[in-house]
Amino acid sequence: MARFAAPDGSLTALVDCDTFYASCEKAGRPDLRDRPVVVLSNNDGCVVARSREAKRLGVPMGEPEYQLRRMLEDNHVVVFSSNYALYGDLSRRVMRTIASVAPDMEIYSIDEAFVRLSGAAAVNADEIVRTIRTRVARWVGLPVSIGLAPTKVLAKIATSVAKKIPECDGVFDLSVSPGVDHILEKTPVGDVWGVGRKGSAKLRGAGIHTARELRDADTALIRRLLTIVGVNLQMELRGVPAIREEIPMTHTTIISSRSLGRKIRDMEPLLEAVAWHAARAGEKLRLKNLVCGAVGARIQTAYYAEDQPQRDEMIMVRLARPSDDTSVLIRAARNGLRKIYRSGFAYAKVMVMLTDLSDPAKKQHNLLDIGTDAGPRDARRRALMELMDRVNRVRGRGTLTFAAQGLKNADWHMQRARLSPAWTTDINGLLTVRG
DNA sequence: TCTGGGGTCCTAGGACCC
DNA sequence: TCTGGGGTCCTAGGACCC
Repeated sequence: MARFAAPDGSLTALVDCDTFYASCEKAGRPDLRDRPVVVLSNNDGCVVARSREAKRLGVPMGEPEYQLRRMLEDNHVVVFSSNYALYGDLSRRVMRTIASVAPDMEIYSIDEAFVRLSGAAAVNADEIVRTIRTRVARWVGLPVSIGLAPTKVLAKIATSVAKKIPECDGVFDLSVSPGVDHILEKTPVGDVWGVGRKGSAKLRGAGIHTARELRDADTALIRRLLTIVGVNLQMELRGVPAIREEIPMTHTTIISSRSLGRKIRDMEPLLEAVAWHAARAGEKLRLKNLVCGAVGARIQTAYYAEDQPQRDEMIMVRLARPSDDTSVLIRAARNGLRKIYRSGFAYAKVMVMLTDLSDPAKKQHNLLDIGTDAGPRDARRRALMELMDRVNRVRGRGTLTFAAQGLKNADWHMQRARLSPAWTTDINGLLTVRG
């Protein structure tokens, strides 16, 4: 039987961890195996992950925790604050395991990877993805679902079929399925990867309600409604890869952002919070060995407090020359904040964004820079930054800070009341025993 | 009282040049 | 006095993703 493959005969598999954060919490706690588990967003705000049992109880996604508290207690749901150190660690193990089976892979997110299968691998696709699934279960202890199709967009749809239908046993191969048209008919256009809320409203307005109708629609119409992005989606639905292959190795932005532990009306604590995020962003920047050319500051009121005056203001501050020096970043971010700050608002969230990132080793020489670089002052700053990063890595974030960042325990920092203990170091032992 | 964080890509529109 | 038009580069902002 002929396979529905890409024009070059290749297939794409999407490996997607089931209820990833909840599964991570369960992986370290065998006693929770069949219990409903829920993970909260930062600041213990709202539900961002639900185990299968929690979904079955009807715990809604994205709902504020305080509105669900009674219901969660009544149903004995186990609730965790999000523990990104743990999820990141397990994610790396999953990705390494996938790569051990299929090296031509692309990490898409913390819990998803695309695998490209061409030539002989495309012929043995089914066997390969089954091996991935059992290996991840055995080596890392996490369940994954896998969809197989000619393109990424179709692989996404195949994965959701694999998750929905128990008979699939975690794998669905759209490339050999006789019912592609039927599956696309059953897929609402808003469920297609890349079509969001606004896009699906536009499509529905034009009478396009399903993935199949999107696939078969007039391309000029789709371009008008959804720009080139929509045209690419349409190609992908037709089985022709149209989404960029390579992963951009260089970031274009670095963001540090967080909801404040309490609403803030005054400028002084906002300046501290902005400085704190500038310092945090600076750490990330140096970790990647990059410098940035501009620093953005943004303050937002709570969008959900509809009766309160709303404000969402952002400013970009150009640096005189690219830098990774925390004191430079803090100064720029604070200056930006002073420009956009207005009194009379209850601010709920602060963001610092670094853009115009570049690799200082590859920096092209600017006439203005000649003679100003790498002076003794620069060397001292660099040594200071390295020292701070090292101390903060070993002794914990916030051990060494700039005065502008305020106190480590200031009340504008976020809350994380129900953090799971860091047990991942122990799983090494577990893995050795099992292997 | 309590509502996530971090990222990418695309387009429109302004500045500037010839 | 006439006040063009096309190109490039940059940035802000929208939309989307997990």
